[in-house]
Amino acid sequence: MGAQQRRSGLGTNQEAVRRHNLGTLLRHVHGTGQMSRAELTSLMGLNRSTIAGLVAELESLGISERATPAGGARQGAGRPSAGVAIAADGPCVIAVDLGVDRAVVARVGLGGRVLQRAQAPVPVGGEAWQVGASVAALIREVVEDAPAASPLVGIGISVPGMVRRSDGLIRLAPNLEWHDVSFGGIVLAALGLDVPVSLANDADLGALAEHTRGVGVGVDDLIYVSGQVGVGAGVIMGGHRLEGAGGYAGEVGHLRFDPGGRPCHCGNRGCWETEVGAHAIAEAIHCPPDKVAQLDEVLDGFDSPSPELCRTGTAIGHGLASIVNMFNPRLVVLGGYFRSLHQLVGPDIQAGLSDRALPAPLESVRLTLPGLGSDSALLGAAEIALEPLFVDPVAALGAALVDVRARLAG
Amino acid sequence: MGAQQRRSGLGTNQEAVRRHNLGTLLRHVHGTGQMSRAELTSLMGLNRSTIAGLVAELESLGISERATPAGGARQGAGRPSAGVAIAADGPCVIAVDLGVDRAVVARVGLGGRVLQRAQAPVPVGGEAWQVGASVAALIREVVEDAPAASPLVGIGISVPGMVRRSDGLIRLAPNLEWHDVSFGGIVLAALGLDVPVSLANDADLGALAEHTRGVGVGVDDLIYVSGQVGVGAGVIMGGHRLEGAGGYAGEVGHLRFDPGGRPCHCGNRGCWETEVGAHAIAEAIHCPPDKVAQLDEVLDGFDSPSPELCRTGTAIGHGLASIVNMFNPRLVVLGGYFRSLHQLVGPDIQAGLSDRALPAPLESVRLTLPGLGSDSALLGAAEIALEPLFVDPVAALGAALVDVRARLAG
DNA sequence: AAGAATTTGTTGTGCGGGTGGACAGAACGA
DNA sequence: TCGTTCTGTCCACCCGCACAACAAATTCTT
Repeated sequence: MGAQQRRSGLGTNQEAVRRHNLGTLLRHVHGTGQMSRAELTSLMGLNRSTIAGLVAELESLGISERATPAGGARQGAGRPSAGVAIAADGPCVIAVDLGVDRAVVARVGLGGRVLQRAQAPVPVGGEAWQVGASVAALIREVVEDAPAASPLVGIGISVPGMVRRSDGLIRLAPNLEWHDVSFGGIVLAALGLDVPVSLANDADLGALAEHTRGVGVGVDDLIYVSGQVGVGAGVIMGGHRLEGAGGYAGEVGHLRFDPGGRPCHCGNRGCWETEVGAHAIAEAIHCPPDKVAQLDEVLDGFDSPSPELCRTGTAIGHGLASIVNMFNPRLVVLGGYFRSLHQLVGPDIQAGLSDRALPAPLESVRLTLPGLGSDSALLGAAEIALEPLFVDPVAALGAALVDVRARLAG
Repeated sequence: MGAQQRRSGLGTNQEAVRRHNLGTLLRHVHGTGQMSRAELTSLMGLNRSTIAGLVAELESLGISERATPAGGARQGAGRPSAGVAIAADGPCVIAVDLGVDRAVVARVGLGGRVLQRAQAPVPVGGEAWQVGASVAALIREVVEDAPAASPLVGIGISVPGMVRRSDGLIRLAPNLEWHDVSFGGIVLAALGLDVPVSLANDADLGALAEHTRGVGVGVDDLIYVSGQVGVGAGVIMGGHRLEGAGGYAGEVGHLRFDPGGRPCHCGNRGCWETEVGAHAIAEAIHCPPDKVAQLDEVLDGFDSPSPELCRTGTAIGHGLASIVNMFNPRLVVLGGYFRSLHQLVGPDIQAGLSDRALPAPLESVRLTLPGLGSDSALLGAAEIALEPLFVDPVAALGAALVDVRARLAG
């Protein structure tokens, strides 16, 4: 019975049961990287023997391996429970975090372990195929030392823009100046491979990663607000990603903020982004326009907030109030350059929020920094690429690519 | 494998499979009121024999009964499929739509059939126990002719205010002037019964009802924007209700709209509600303040829009643009007095929306009137009360109350 | 009008998968 | 050292769905 997926009105046959249980078990192990069989039985509410059978299948698939029980976790008498750990040569994915000025690529295994990483600057105003080639080069670099036994399940790409859910088309990435780019196809073509590629918005993936292994573990209603150059948000409600009809949910940057405000590139006036976006902040702190993409580093150079920045903090808080009223999250995670801003004007942000949010949603919400630092989007990209494994481990592994290094070399 | 519920990381055993399949089958029949076994097999992807077994169980529970196949639906050769219809004496619920000036109570069966209904005015500024007594009287009226065999599964109550998800406490109902009222308990006490009671916000229930049997059938991402006295929204995303951490999600009335605008009762300035709320509109059309609760009727009396109303329509559209940007719904349903307004200034609303929303979310969204008229919230209340039947029909029926009429009389 | 074709209901059998009990193994505590 | 406690393994068992064969009820074809 299900959990993760949202099937419409399908019935369940027993083969689906097996799939689901195997996937759920793997998801649990993935969440912590290592887990005892005893914990799994109580978490999943299944019989010891059933868990044993599932674990055996996972081992025979080469996904997990038997581990000695964690030494410190002993808590009483009884036979110690054998550990279930992610196999060293287990399946892995390629995660790509496409930023406005640099791309980070990593090979990531189950459990969210970054096995290898590489990065390179992205030329300003680069064509999609150029960026695709550069990303493909990074991918080659990153799979160089991959063990031949480790199958590649897929590629996940984080994009600073709006991505269509149905096919992963990049509809609009304003800061890359891309319209309707099929970046997944471009990367695959540059690699000469055919593996599943998933693309999603960076804020959405930040939310996903923070929910899975960051500050949002166990928090089923959270929002990740990301300041890159524009402002976006990733929303998780009831433990599920909020995607919307086309996949564009979370465009908080164009919330109406001040109808008399400055014109926004979207054509309106006084969007939230015109007050708290990177360009606005850069202007407020007299930062040169060519440094806007590195706004977080510039902000980290400040040791005390200027009055302008305090006003910006308040504006952030006021905008967050609208968001909190709309979504009633338990957690708001401030990513991107909002991380740096929070260090400087955290109290102003909080005060702006407290001042404008309704009492009921306000009482349960908490403002925090990302638990994964600047890797949120990257690890979120890994998560969507790994997702098929949790839906159906056998099928996902069947579709995976073995010995990627050789294939890329040849 | 699951669908409706969102269990955390539980495993599935076969008894859960049976529960789920039985519940899902019932949900399908509930959706249309009548359905052929052949349709059920293809919809649920299960074997003919399995469906036959499930249907037999449903019949033995007294929930469904065999029906002659619908005459017109024949489409080709082959033996006609026997129908599965909701039993006449099947389980039912009490639905309560608590408005700011009147309460509507109905006995509703599966399939959304309103079997009996009654309504009464609610005194302005009435205490919760007074309103509770009046609702209890309506409930007695409505179960008067209920067949003894028909078990009462529960009571669902639609509330014009913020309802805490965990326990159904009414945190704040501004137009009833209630704070922290346990209205469910009050009604049960007045009835001297003990049945499951569910409470939820009226806009949330409007969204639910429109999704189940209104204009939103088959649309998994929709928003029901309701103008009662304040403005609220119910959100369904990915086929699931958006509730938020406390259950307060969808408070769109207090979106920041114009920071230089009029003061709002929430303490801020220029909330959307101060522009498009009932009080603002009443003022714009010079409607006497004591008629605000019947604003829809007043508006229905207009046959052409005044310039003030056109401006209001534009403001509604502008606010909807923020909502559409945030949620990316496929459908926006205009409920409450927005229904009447849409008749008058529909083009202005649409123009305001088109003018301010981002292209990507705009291209897939559609603005409509409710398919259930003013009964959306009432039928939504019935839906949440019926919900346990779809999760576990056997258990829900076991907990249901038989021969309610006799119990209420005694 | 009668037989063929088609689709569905019914029945019995088989299989997959989770359950539960019995037993053995491994640590802890007295 | 021995009892306690908890876990892993193996077994028979039950439950629920799938599948195949047959019967029933229509429509289509000739």
